[in-house]
Amino acid sequence: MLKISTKSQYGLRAMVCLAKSKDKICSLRSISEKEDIPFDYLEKIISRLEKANLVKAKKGIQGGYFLAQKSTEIKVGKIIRVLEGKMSLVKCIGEKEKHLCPREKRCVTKNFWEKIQDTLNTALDSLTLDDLILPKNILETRYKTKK
Amino acid sequence: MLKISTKSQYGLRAMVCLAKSKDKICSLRSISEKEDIPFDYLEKIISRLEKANLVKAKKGIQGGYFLAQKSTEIKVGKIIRVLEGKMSLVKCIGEKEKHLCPREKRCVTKNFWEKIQDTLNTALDSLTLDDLILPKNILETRYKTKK
DNA sequence: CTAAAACCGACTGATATAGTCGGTTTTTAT
DNA sequence: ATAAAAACCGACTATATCAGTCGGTTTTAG
Repeated sequence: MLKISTKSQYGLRAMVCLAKSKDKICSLRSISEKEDIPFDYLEKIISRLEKANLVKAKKGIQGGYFLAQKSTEIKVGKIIRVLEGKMSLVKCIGEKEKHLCPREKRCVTKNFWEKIQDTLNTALDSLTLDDLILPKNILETRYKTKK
Repeated sequence: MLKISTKSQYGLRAMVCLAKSKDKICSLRSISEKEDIPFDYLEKIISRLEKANLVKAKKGIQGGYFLAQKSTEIKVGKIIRVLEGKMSLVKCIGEKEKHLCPREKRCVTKNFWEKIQDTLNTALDSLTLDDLILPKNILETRYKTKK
């Protein structure tokens, strides 16, 4: 059905939430409540984001998470790719030098899928977290021009 | 992991196979062999394509399938959407007037996902079956200009 | 009449998703 | 010092979808 996982959707919302809080540290509990994300699940999600160096944590009481980089420097595509795992629409592309499919040479569709994949990645990378917290009309024009 | 199902991949290859055969009727057996697609599975796939009026069948010996329209008139996106089922990347978009998510109004990411969805659909619709059977370099330029 | 084809519905095994749960460690406020 | 609030971690589960198989029926050309 070609769905973006809730993991990515939740993760992106959590990141936007952090971006909106600027430098103020946010506990998972507060994000979970503000964004209606199951707390336990959010823990798993944020842990992947942390390992990918997109957020940093402060432990202990009054602790929480904050962005590891400026919101203008975090492309949405980065977030999605981290959470979605290796994101190749079809298994025969992506792994650069590995020829996974014996039909590769004579396959007319491989080339097509590569184009689609590329288009998708470009679209996801065309906006940063910062763009998402701007008013809607600004988003529109940025998306158009950056592409 | 955001994968296009093998159903769509197989289905597209089968359609390309039919496009290449022009008006010559093709049995599933022959397509299955040429394209290395499990025969039984291919039956299910072609059945969906037939119900969607993308191919027509002739029963009995010497029977088979052929395109229901000209290959220049069948957009790849149509094929993929038929096989992939309703293709909305996130569940809260797509159903036009149904407001599925209580957070809809204040959700900053909904708008973003709609853009991505739109970009993807446009990309898939930018080429027809006929484009896919042309030499690679022609494909490149068509894809670029049509987008 | 028979073989080759389309057609159909039920079944299955594997994998991924979307969580949940129980517990440990770290830190700060009192 | 200690209790509470937070991050951190690994194991577990239920559900759904995918990818494919199987057994059988119907149609039609030769």
